[in-house]
Amino acid sequence: MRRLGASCDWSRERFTLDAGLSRSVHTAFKRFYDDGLIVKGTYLVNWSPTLGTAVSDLEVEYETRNVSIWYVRYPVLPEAAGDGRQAAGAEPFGHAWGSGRWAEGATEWITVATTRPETILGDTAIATAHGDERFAALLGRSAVLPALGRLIPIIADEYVDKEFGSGAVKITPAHDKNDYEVGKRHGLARINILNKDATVNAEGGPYQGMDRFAARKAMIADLEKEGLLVKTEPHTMSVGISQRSGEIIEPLLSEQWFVKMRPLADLALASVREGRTRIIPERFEKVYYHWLENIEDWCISRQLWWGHRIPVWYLPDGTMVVPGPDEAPPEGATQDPDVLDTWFSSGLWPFSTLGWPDQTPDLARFYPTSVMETGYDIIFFWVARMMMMGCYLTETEPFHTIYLHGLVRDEHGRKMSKSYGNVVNPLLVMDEQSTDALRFTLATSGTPGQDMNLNPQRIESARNFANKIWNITRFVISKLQIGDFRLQIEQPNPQTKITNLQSKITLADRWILSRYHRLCLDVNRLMEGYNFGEAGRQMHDFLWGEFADWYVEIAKVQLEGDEQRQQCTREILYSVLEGTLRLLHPYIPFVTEEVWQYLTRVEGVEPGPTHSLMLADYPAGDAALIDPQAEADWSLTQELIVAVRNIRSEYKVEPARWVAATVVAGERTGMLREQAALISRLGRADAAKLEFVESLEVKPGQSAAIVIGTVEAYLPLAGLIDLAAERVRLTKELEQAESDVSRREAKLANEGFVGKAPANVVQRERDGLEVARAALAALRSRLAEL
RNA sequence: GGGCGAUUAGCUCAGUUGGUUAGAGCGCCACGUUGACAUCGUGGAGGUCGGUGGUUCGAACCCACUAUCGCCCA
Repeated sequence: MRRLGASCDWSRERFTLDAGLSRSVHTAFKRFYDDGLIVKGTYLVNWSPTLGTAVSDLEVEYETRNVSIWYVRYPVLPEAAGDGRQAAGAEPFGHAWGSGRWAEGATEWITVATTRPETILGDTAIATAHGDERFAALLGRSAVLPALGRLIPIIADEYVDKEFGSGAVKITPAHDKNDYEVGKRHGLARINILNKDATVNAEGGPYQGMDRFAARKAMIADLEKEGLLVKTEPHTMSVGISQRSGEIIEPLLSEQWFVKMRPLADLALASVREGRTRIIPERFEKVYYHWLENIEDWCISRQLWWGHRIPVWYLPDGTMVVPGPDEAPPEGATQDPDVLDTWFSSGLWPFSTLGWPDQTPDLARFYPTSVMETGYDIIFFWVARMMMMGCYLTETEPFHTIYLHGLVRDEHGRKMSKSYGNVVNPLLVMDEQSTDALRFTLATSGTPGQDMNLNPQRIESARNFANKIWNITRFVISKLQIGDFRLQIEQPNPQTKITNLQSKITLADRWILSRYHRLCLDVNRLMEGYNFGEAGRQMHDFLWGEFADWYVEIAKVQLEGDEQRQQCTREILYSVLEGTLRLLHPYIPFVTEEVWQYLTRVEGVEPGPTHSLMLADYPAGDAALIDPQAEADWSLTQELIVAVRNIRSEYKVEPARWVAATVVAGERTGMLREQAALISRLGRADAAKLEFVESLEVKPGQSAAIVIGTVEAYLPLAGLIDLAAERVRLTKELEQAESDVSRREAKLANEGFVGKAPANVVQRERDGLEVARAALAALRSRLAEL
């Protein structure tokens, strides 16, 4: 963050385990506990055996894996099986498990399909689908559990899919979430067969002490030996993996602390539904709603050695005591050994960092906060939790806007990961290409909420842009003079001075000012809509494509004019650049600050501590200075210059050779003639041989022709012109002009268009047609002449 | 199974709530002069906007279906 130049108030840096924040955590826990929202209970949780802790639903990732499904048959006792054999025993048919004769004498069977044979040890029922005739005769009877001989009921439940497997499933309520629900419906016992390290416990009889996977192997071997294994099939299923350890999650019955989510989720839902908090981009609202609508209670206890200890104490007799954060726990009481999920303290972040629960001045001033900006991948982990906890504990939304950005991926869209070796280290990038380059790239490479493929070439061109800013400023500074207006930076808007030189302002000056103000307005509008990428791209295009490529070149010419023209040019160079640096500062903070300091430095005066771009106002732009006429006129001038350059290039005119040109421009003649100096210099047309006429009777013979709408120009290029090539070139242009004219004519002949399109659109088409027709006529006559 | 996103130039991406001749950077071709810049300049080539159908005077943009890739949730 520091390397990125983030303007944080670092004095407020906090860690959730700091004393103040720990007090917030304790307070929040106490509030929830007292309100009955935090409870302790025995539930099936996601257990990470090697970490030895429960994890939340969100910390489990699901992977589709190819596994096996085993079909196992269980002996079924006759109808009236209550008689004397009810007591579970390991030798239901008089033979010990492992003898190979365990089920000898059984006459009826029920086959179940399972992907986890070792959990047979914890089975307490077999379930079939309602109305499945295959099993109708067995319902209500008892099956004999392999290995242990326990009698378990055969039941019918809605959960069972009769198409799946054998149509009958074993029910292990203590080791499967669905089975847990079935067990609840039928009042089945929950037999936990595993220790916390996932080895089989005493409930597992002969398998006790084996790891869960070793027990599976042993069980399969034994089932086979006993003739109970019907078949094995390949199967694909979704397996829960612990995000932190990568091992398979074990659903395990254990005593944990939970937060009841329904009341909290409803608050967070209402905030967004009722518009008190807005999510940008809007489509993520749906994701947020769906998660909160279907949320389950949150397991907040972890069996880890670090974290906030659960603020609950037990008296020697087991009585639970939850003292407040400022109260001492009772003498002789012991604290709960578990710690809280880190997201519990993180959820309090927006206000715990400001001193909550105390009504501190910081809390009063900065809370609720404004915009929460983060990646969409932590909507559930963090954003939703901040919303829930904020709404409940502070009775207000922690922020009015949630702005979500996409994830940064590698240049081909792959997730960055160490095993791929495609991780881009931002610190290295900053070392190599500069922080400015990285920031500009990240800020302008994408659109809100969309993943971004980070292309190294793009970082390089961002670095080049920073270099360009440096060089542009170097140029502008070199043209300023001691005693110039730049010495008066205290003046809020130096640009206002330009009005004093109104009489000396040129078309190009008006053009660049108009473009600059348009840019300011656009940038502000885009930022208000959180379109930061587009805003940055527009600044880049303006500064490089318009200011540097054109106005700087124009300025070189204007600075050869009289003193007033020079002064006016300097003021525009200065004010437009200075304003653009301010616009760009959030994107390219270091170079813009450095360069701005030089640009605005007062000779002989030590800059004060407030002389910083960071503290300068952000330009708002002034719609009154937008000048459409100047933009249109300059655009034509520019087109003419580009056309001249194009002809030079096509005819391979040596760069050092200045060409003659006759511009025939009708009513635009006066305007263009005023631009003669610029057209001459930028098009490398000999000023002495550059003429502007309204019309021309006899067109020059050995010359290349330019046609831009109603304006024509002729470049006599004696010795270079190849009439055949010129015909080919103009024919190509003629074809384009013809299609342009016919396209516009067709449009205007369409009654639907003329009748229904907005007037300005129709007018634009009419104007365009007029210009296109003029161009077409000019091209035709030129071709006829040739 | 439910939901979301993407598909536009060789590559990476824009396209501001339907009105252009669809843009940028990089790459490519040609040429480089001028005291800001070769991390550069000038000119150029390159796209039937994944497909089909529809709405509309008008569709890259709206609707339906569809293909491919990716993500989230179950």
